[in-house]
Amino acid sequence: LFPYTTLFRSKMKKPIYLTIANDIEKKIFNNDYPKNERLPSERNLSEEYGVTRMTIRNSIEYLVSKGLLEKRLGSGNYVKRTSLNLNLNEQLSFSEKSQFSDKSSRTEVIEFEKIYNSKISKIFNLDKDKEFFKIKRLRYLDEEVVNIEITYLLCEMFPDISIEIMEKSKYDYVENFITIKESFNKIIPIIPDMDTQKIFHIDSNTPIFYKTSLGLTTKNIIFEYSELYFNPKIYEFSFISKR
Amino acid sequence: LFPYTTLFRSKMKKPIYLTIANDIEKKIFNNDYPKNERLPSERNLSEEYGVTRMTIRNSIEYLVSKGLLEKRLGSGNYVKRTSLNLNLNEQLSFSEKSQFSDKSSRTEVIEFEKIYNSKISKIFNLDKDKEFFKIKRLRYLDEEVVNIEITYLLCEMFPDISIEIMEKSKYDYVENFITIKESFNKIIPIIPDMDTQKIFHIDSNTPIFYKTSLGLTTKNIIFEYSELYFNPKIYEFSFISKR
DNA sequence: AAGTGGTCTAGACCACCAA
DNA sequence: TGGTGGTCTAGACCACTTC
Repeated sequence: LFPYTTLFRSKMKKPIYLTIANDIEKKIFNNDYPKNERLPSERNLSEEYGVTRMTIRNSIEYLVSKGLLEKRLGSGNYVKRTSLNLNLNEQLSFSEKSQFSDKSSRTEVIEFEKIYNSKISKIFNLDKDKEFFKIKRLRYLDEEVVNIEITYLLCEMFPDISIEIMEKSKYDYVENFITIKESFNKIIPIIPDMDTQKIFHIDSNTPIFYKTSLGLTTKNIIFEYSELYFNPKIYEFSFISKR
Repeated sequence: LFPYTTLFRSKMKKPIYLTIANDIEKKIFNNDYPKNERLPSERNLSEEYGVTRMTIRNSIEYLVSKGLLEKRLGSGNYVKRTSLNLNLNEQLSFSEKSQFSDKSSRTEVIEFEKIYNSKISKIFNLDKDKEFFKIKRLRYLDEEVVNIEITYLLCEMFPDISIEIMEKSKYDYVENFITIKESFNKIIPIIPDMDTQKIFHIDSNTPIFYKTSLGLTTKNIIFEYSELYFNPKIYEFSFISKR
């Protein structure tokens, strides 16, 4: 029997507010709700979807936290014009994000291998003999590398992963098997190594952001560890603090 | 007449959930609610405060976003053990934050001057002839400088500011005059200049975080612009993304 | 003045956690 | 199994923005 069966797709039904949020998201993508314009009012949406205003407010809060909407008191909820600036409040993966950009995007897998590594095993809280996929990807936007990602996934958890899959959306694939609960991220500034300098066309005097990320399922199982290097010419970290 | 009268203390009453949140905050500080332990349940709190559970949930969500509480599904809401790691989800000022630390903290003002500066005027969207306070402060924790802050405030907005005030809490003072709505922050990695290197006891090979922050009142008036340099030996940026 | 989001009430059922 | 947080209903009044 597959050892991770218990953690696949928790029995928790998808809440209505998330279903609605995803629907609104789709409409934003399709330009049914154009950028910079007002959404229907919360009262209208609640009528349209046949739910209470509280539920709609939940959907909207979710989309605000995702960085897709913006609230204006007394005026309405607005579709945010998306920028390429990476916002720490947002939890959009690269492929999701680039749907909202007009520029062409793609992902290139430049390394794909099975490894044993005691350091990685330790991070996953597993025995040393476990095998991992190590996948190094370059994310392009308009023919420029915007970030470099190294992902570690446990082989037995995602046995049929492939280069083709990883050149599409990692999370689309991963979410067929598990439900993501949260990820723990840490960001530090580093001096890029030679490889990274070459890829980003920068020198050693240009510090860059380096992010590590530990992904957890709803059952609190670690399903991925990843490292990200950001192109300083493209990304900046901006965020809004309320109150 | 004072020119900013209209924006002082908007008529909006402080909502109940915020009053309750501040009360809970106080209890956490006084160790009435010890770190790492469970808060009373939402139902008990709603009874205690004589409000509905929805209102309590609002208070708790606010404290979670401030980084003071942590939710555990099916178990309860817990007081987070605070660390010195700067969390991007948190909006705690230094003096607030250091209350939760056992170490001794203080703020030293090392520059305090009135300036005219066209660049700063531009940032505030004001005429060039406006005068600003430029205040450079060092924040100490256990006799170590944890960050360097340069704050710009419009003189006519905060006429009676002083070194003494700035060695206490900036926001405590500022909030006597205005109500803070939000701040726009941007963080980039930089190579520290000589001054900063000396203060932090680091060399030019150690990149650091540099944050700029633009503070807005509830009337969307810019009330401060500040620059922050973080000591890399103490701070790291970590955050949790949900779903 | 009309419409909007912000807050709040008083309930309810569910899945999850610990005992 | 009992208590917890997560979600949801069906209302209500408020301050704020827009006209």
